[in-house]
Amino acid sequence: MSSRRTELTRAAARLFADKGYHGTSVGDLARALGVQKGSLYSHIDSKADLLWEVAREGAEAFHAALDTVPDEGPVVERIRLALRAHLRVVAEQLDIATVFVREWRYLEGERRERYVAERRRYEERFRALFREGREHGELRTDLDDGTAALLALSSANWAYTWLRPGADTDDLADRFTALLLDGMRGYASR
Amino acid sequence: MSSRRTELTRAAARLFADKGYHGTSVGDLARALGVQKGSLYSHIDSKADLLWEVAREGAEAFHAALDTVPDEGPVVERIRLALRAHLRVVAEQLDIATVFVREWRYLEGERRERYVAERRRYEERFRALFREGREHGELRTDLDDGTAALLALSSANWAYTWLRPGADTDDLADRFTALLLDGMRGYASR
DNA sequence: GCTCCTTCCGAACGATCGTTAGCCTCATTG
DNA sequence: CAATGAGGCTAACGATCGTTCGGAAGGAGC
Repeated sequence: MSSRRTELTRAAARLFADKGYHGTSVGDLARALGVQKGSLYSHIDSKADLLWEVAREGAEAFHAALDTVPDEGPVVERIRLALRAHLRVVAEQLDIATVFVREWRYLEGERRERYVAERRRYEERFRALFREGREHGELRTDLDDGTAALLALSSANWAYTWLRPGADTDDLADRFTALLLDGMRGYASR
Repeated sequence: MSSRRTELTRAAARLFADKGYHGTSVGDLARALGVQKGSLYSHIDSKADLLWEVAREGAEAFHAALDTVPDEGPVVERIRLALRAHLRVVAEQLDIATVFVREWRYLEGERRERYVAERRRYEERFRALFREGREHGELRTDLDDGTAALLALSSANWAYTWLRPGADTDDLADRFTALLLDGMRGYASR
């Protein structure tokens, strides 16, 4: 892919994250590249292509991050690493993550379906960790693992709204993990 | 406020939540009321008025819900009630909650600032519970209450994406609370 | 019966939307 | 040096955007 095309995708990610997909005009994108809007169509067929591309990049980044988490070892540790991986992507590619989490819904037709399937697959990988943890007894055996995964995923998916680039995401993820595992209650338990 | 005007606000909440503020045209709103688009301007001065109104209704609903939580009593219990209150609003007024959480950022000028201040105030009320809990020793004294509140607020703010009207939000809130307080770990602790 | 007020219509406004077209420039490549 | 192709330009397309306007229908209140 040509470097100009890459610049365009980057600008799209930034503007879609900032002003929303429908709030960003082709003219806005062109201005970001210092070019007339008609010129963009040397690189793309339509504005929708850019949304698709950014959403796809997001899916790739999050899946790739999750791929670095080992298949074996203590589940508790792997949950910590998964959360680290996720938050790192959010902080390092905030624009793309924002489109991945918030703007994807303006995808249309088959692309939307493919996105949804990919997104579901990502969350399912997350969910599997909690299920495995419960089955292996590392997490409480009476755990509602669906709710547990939902709580963890909520913190991950909401992060794009408050995480600033440059934050120590490993530390943040560890704090979240510690809270999720041991709770915040001061007394013994229950 | 006339009943027709109320219908319009309801339609705006539904469409803004469904298609986004910029993805919803005045023509869409008019069609929802079975009326020509020009006719809407008997009720409003601009499309932006509707966004402002829905966002304001959301702020009111969430604050009112939080008002039902007592000022005294065990903090742990009040956290549970606050989460219940929040999730109930999301489920019962999903469109308004969606605009409150996601579409508010298309507010402009002074309205945007007022919204942000109100939103901050809401989250601050939430945060105060965790701070108080730590100070009174109900929550662990070494608790990072900022992170704890962030985790709880993440689950609350993300709920609009998955909560369906009619869900048993009290039960859901209690499950979240139990997880937050006692954690999910199977072993003793740490 | 008359006036007022609310609500809507139909038509139009200028602006902006995403996209297309034809043409030009220039660096690369054979 | 000729040919090619990428990337840019200007101009324009039809569609749709949010908004305005004058007028009409119809019920409420005097």
